[in-house]
This record gives sequence, C-alpha cells and structure tokens, in this order.
Amino acid sequence: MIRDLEPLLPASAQPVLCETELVAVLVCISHNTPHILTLEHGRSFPSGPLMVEHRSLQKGMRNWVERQTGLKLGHTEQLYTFADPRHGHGHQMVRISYMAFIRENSEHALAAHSIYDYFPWEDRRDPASTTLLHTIAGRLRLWASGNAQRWQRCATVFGLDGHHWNDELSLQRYELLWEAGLVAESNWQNTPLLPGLSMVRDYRRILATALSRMRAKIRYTPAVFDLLPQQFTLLQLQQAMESLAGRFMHKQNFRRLVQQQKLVSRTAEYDSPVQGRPAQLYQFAPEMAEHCYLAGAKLPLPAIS
Amino acid sequence: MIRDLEPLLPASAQPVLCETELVAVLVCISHNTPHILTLEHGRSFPSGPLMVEHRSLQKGMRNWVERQTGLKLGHTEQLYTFADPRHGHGHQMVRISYMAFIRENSEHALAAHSIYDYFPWEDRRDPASTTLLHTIAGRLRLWASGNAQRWQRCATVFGLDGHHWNDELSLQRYELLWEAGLVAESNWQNTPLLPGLSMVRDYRRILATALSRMRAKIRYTPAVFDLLPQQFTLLQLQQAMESLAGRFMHKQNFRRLVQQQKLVSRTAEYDSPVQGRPAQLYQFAPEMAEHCYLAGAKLPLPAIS
DNA sequence: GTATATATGCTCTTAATGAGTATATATAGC
DNA sequence: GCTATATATACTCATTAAGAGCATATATAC
Repeated sequence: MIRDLEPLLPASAQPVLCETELVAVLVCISHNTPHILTLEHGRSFPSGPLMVEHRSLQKGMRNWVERQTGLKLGHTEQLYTFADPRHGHGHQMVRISYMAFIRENSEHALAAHSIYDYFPWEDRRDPASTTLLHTIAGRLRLWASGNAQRWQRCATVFGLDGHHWNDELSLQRYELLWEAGLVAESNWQNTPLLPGLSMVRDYRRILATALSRMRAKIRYTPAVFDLLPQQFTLLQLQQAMESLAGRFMHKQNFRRLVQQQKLVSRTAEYDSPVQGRPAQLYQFAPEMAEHCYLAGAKLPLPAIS
Repeated sequence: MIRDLEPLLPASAQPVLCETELVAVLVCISHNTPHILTLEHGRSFPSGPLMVEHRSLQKGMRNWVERQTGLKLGHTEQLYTFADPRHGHGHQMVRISYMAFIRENSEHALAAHSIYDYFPWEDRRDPASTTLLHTIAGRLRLWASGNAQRWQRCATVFGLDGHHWNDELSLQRYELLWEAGLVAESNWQNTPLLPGLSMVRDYRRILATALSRMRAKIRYTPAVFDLLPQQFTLLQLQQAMESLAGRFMHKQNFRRLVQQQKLVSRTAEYDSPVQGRPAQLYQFAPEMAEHCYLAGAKLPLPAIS
C-alpha cells in the first residue's frame, strides 16, 4: 500500500539535451478587437531562447520581452509545452509557450493582427460569423457522415443541433477543423479551405489555446483590467469583455454584475466623446482582486445550421 | 497596424541546451481516496528523460510509463513546465509535468500515497479537516494582520468570512500556505508546521496543480470514468466524485444529474455485497462523451472560523 | 421478521441568469 | 429651445439550476 515504485529507468540512462525556446503570445486590445503581436507577416510569434541565468521560465520570458520591446506585461500565464521532432540535429527542440496581456495604448500600433483574422468563426459579434458557421456545419456534416459519435462531437463543440455555443471551446473547435482537414495546416486533400490566416508550425494551435485560456480567465479573475487603460468607462469594460468572448452582452445585467461585486470605483473624471453625454471614468478596485465573475450577461446568439 | 515586430533577438544568439525530464503524476482511486504513485518514500514522482525518438511529449511520457510499469494510462494532460536553476552544470534543467489517470484495480497496490496525506485540509469529507482549517485560519490571520488585502485573499481562497469553499482552488491554497511559511518547503523561520507530507523540490506544488486540475476536469468532462472499473455502481461513481472533490454530495440530486445527461447505461449485472440489496452495475455511455456536468449536487460544509 | 443498503419519486426554496420596458441625464449642433 | 446621440439607471419578470428535505419501495443476509 505504501510501497514505493522502483525507479523507472536505469541510472545509466544518458540525459538528452534539448534546445529550449520561449514563445510569447502577446495580447492587446485595439479597435474593440483582441490583437496579437506577430513576426513574419503575422505567421509567427516572438520567441527567444532560455538562458542559463534565467531563474524561472516566466521571469526569463518577461525579461527578454520587456527588454526588447519596452512593453510592460500584465497578466501572464504558461500555455503549453511542445516538442518539435522534425527539428533534426540529433537533439530535440522544446518550445514553451506563454500568454501575456498588454495594456491598451495607442503607442504600440506595432505588429498587431486581430485574433479573429485567424479564427473568423470565433467572433460571434460579426454577423458574417453565422454564415460562416453554416458553411462549417455543412462541411463537418459531410466529414462526420455515418459516424454518429463524430457528429455528436461536432455538434457539442460548435453549438449545433440545439447545443449552446460555448466560447471557451475555441481550441476544441480548431482541433476539430484540423482533423477534418478544413484548415491550411492539415489540408492534405486540397479540398476548399475555410477563411482564416494560418501560421508556421502549430502556432495557430497555440493561438487557439491562448484564446480558450483568455476566455476562461477573464470570467473569474480580474485579468481584463490588464488589457484596459488605468481609467476606463463601463462601456469600454463591457466592450473589452465582449471582444474577448466574441459575443455581445446585456448592458444592464453586465453593470449589475460589475457593481454588485464592487469591482470598480468611479474617478472624478469623465470621457470626452465626439458626441453625446460624457461617460464616467472608472478604475479597477483591487480589494476584490482575488475572484470575480463577469460572465452571466450574455445576449442570445443567432442559431446556426 | 499590420506591421511586424522586428525579430527580438540577434540571430547570432547561441542556443542553450537543456536537460529535459518528463514527470508523471499518476492518479488512481483506492479505498475511496485518490492516490498517487510515488518514488523515494512518497517524496518524488516517477520521471524519465525526453528521448530523441519521441514524436511528441505526451507520447514519450505514455511510452515509458506504460513500458516500465505495465499500467494503462487513461485521461492524460500536461500540467506545467518549470526550470530548475539550481541544477548547476552550466546548463538548465527543464521539467515537464503530466497528470494521468489509472483505472481502479486491486493489482497496483503499489506505491500509493493518498493525495490527502500531502494536503490534509483539502479533504472536507474528513471532520478533522474542519478543525485543521480553524488552525490554518488562525495562523493566516496572524500572517495577514494589518494587511487587509492579504487577508481578503486568504478569506476568498480558504472560504473564510462567509466566502464559499471552492475545491478547485487547492493550488492557490498551497501557494498561500507556502508564502505564509506554514509548509515544510518554505518554513524558513522554524514556526510550527502544518500537518502534511512534503516532497522533493517543488513537487508538492505540482501535486497541488494536479489536484486543482483534476477537480476542474471531472466537472465538465467524463474523465472520472477513466478512474473507475468498466462496470461500477452509481454509488461508486458518486464516491469517486466525492473523493476527488473532497466533499460529500447529495445522492438524489447526483443521480438526477447523471441520469438527465444519459451518461451511463445499466448493464445486466449486479454487485455482490456483503450485506444489503445488490447494486445495479452501470457502464459509461460514451455517446455523451464530449461534455457532461457532474458538479451541482454538493452537500453543505461545516463553517470554518 | 429485522437490519442494511440500494433505488426512486416527489416537493420546495433560493438564487442566478437571461431578457425586457421605461426613463432620466448630459453633450453637440441647428 | 429642439433634436440626435449616447450615457446611465431603475425596475420587473420568467426560467432554470442548485441546494435541500421527506418519504418510500426493493432486495439481500441473518
């Protein structure tokens, strides 16, 4: 019962050396849409090697990103580690991916592609996404024909057949499209592709992971506030949430949630709009920093299929 | 707007080579309690080096675990990757941790320590946990005295001051105890320790991550079924959920959930109990495999503090 | 029978969520 | 002043999920 396992490998096993790279998915919001900072014309993420002097992976990543770009990183989390076996050279290549939030700021008009350029079906605010999802549903139905369990999977993941659209399933959706050969990265049979930019290696999969994670994260932590300026209007806050979740929310219910939880406090200042009543500016009230809940104010989506 | 970032590091930067190790948290249920397979008298996890021939990290891990132990791995997921800077040798050591489920089976009476031997406060089924949490609350109050925000954090994470106990926060709880110097790994000042086994390096933190993850995972995926035998009674299923969540559930409401979702189908067979009516044996019905929801049948917990 | 455990059927309260209606307030431009 | 525009609030209401309790069959061993 309390006996130990034998050591699983002989002590004589030679350690294998790997190249190790840190990959950063840097997210910021501009023009009401989440963007990522990219390299190689939107096909790659910034990355750097792990150094001997780095005391932790996260610190290593923050270090070189902040030094090289001058950007301050907000909420940071590890996404996934993957190996690249086709790397050759007789040793492995390991990549460790991170996601970090950058505060909205006109300065870094750098480098940004909209996340939804890569996953057009994920932005349910755009009416075109419903049409696209119709197309996708048709293609998946073909792919799944005869295989009931496979279709069941498509239906739950894409919100078909009376299932609800779950915005956090963007990774599963991408994986399903990959399996079905509908994205450039897996398009072995030259069937017509779905719209959406692709990336090098499996970086688009990493981006899908990031999208899933950020959608999950903003629901129950105050991470959104790391994407907004220090002062913001409640509408800005709502639109930031909407842009990440890819769907609209009910204004009154959203404010009910925000204010019940005392997540923000009003400042003395006001927005200066082109037209209309100036909006009150708020700031994040970190007293309630540990937990919050900002979902639960969704508006209905048009049905697919 | 659509401009690329400059490459962040000069091409001349030398790649740094790392030793890379795969660490496995192997979980199984026995005696109504989740257990882990351990090495070094419960202080370490089985691990093995990444080999050049491994085509993916997950496959690499499955390969050597299954070959060395003869165990079949069920639901498997990557937990976290971390660097060990104190490793010396002029190069880094990178460890990639995985969690995998093993089916309940009397054979592997191997190597198992209860997860709650490491985190006694996490098993709220045990009445002793409430007493222990009283102690912890007192110690944390001392540690946080004067720092309102710090106390706020303790309260939400440990379910104090009218907050609810959230079983998925086991990692945050361990981290808080670490920061407060109440666990062996961070006990710099020789204050009295909390009960609970410790592990080498930061392996106990990895275990806390695993506990958080599995508690989150079993709520909305059918991963529990990878811990149970092929055929099981509904009570067994409920007790498996309870053992992972560390809290009791309401029998009638639990069955309402299971049966509404058609997660299981009855077999022709029955349990053979020592006493009492024999229980019907069920099996997992993978038609609904994609998503399920098995939380939402909790019983009230005694208040702490 | 009796003890024990499985198995099931209801009811009820509370709270969260989703959704709608109405209205007051503050600016710019005419 | 009036209008267009946008912010900001105050309510109400229906539906559902979650939590909790009560009662009662049913099948076995002793």
